[in-house]
Amino acid sequence: MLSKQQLIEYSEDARKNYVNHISIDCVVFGFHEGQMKVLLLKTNDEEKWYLPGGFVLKEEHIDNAAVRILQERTGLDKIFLQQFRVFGDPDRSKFHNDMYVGMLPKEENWFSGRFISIGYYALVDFFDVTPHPDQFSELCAWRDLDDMPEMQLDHEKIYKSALDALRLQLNYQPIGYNLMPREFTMPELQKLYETILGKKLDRRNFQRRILGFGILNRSEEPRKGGAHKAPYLYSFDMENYQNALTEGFKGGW
Amino acid sequence: MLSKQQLIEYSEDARKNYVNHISIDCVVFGFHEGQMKVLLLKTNDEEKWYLPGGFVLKEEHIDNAAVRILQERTGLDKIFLQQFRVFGDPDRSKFHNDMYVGMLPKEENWFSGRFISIGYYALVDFFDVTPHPDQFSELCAWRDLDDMPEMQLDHEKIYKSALDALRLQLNYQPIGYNLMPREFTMPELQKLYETILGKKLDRRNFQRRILGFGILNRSEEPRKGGAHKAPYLYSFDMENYQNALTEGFKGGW
DNA sequence: TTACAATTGTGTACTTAATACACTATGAAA
DNA sequence: TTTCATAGTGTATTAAGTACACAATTGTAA
Repeated sequence: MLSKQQLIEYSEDARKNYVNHISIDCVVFGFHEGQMKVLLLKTNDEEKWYLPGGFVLKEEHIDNAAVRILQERTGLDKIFLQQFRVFGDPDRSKFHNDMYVGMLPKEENWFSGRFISIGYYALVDFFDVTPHPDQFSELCAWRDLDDMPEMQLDHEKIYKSALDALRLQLNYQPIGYNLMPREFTMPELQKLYETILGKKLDRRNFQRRILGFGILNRSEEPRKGGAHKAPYLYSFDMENYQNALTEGFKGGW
Repeated sequence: MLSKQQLIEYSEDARKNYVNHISIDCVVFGFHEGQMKVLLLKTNDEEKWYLPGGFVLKEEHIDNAAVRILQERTGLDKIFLQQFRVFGDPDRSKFHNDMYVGMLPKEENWFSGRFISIGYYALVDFFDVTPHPDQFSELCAWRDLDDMPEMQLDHEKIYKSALDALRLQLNYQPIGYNLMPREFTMPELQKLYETILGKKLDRRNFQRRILGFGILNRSEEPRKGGAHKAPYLYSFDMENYQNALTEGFKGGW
């Protein structure tokens, strides 16, 4: 939470630089040790967590705003981002209103107004991310998707909606390049799909289907040193992957 | 185009009532005589057409804003609406800037600022619509999807994006209830799918597939009086239709 | 060193969905 | 009554999805 002085400074600065009434919220998905993770922030004085977010500069494309915001939180400079929905309930910013009400007159307080938030989800490589807290938070950290904490505002609704969008995307686009390391095994990729979908898949059928997409290359050398039978290593065939991204998988109609 | 006096009044009013920097653009699809149609507006002094749109009241949910805007243009009060994407290029409102620049000082001119537009598409029954021009237009009319005129701003991009979203929806949700009359023949419904998709489908396979969804009821009586063999009439089974809307069709994964 | 547990790799039969394609039926108009 | 346009229906083939079982490898514990 900001002090009065900080709020004054932040508000002045924001009014000068950002488009009013618009915010951006990002759901950053990462994958590590067989677990789907989401990047969250937390202040010390509040129990609840919130999604990385921010505002749009006056002359900035909204997509670039999302990239900029995530660069600040993750240190990454190439980020796979997808706009998925707008959250425009007039009451959704009540939290900030309550928190900072009285500290400053309404006209001077950036947070007093209504914000319509554009939701983006991002898929990132867990190991490439260095979480950086923002000005309001002391903590920026990964949380397991199946052990999410209580969230501020409507952020629970937002990340659930992002997950729905991601699940839908799984049906007509390849996924994984942005979430997996360069080389990975088939069971690891399967685990990614399973955590996104929240259900188990059959190993044999998964392998046939994913190979059928033609977006994987199998390396000659299996991964050694594991405790069990050495699995093959795969990597994405970027040409086919990119092609599948634009073309989509199954026609449907 | 507004006169200076009108611009002054409009700007004052808008500033008082609407959320700044946010607009809504709607792509209204209708279906008539085997043609997919889009509802468009045009001023007399401009050659280019534009999409029905408007702004969000200060305490209004964005979805309700879209409904309100479309009620004004179509007279309908139940409208199937779907948010599909946000258009946030900082240059996208240049048109209005140019048009009204100099008429009023920037701070007083509602249209001088940047607008981030939320795109909705609507599916409506052609016969239920009574097109009403808005304050800026003299004409509100249906245009054939395959004979669209030149559009203002980025509105061509917007309706194309809406069509993409609609095509995608075809793959996992039923479509037609909002576009077809209560009773219709199988060839008519097929024509709807064909115009949305922009390609021909096989009659026999179409029928099998659509019946397989279990959302149609066939009436006993065929339609009489046509010039050829009397076709059966179908209507949507609303219980199954609603169910399919929420459940979706094919799992994919 | 050998048996065991955990994990990986692979194949086959069955069912369901998608595609391709052709004939019969009806009703109006010539 | 013949012809033309349109509607209704079925079947064979191919592709995709699902269900399921056994053999191979590697480290660990007996």
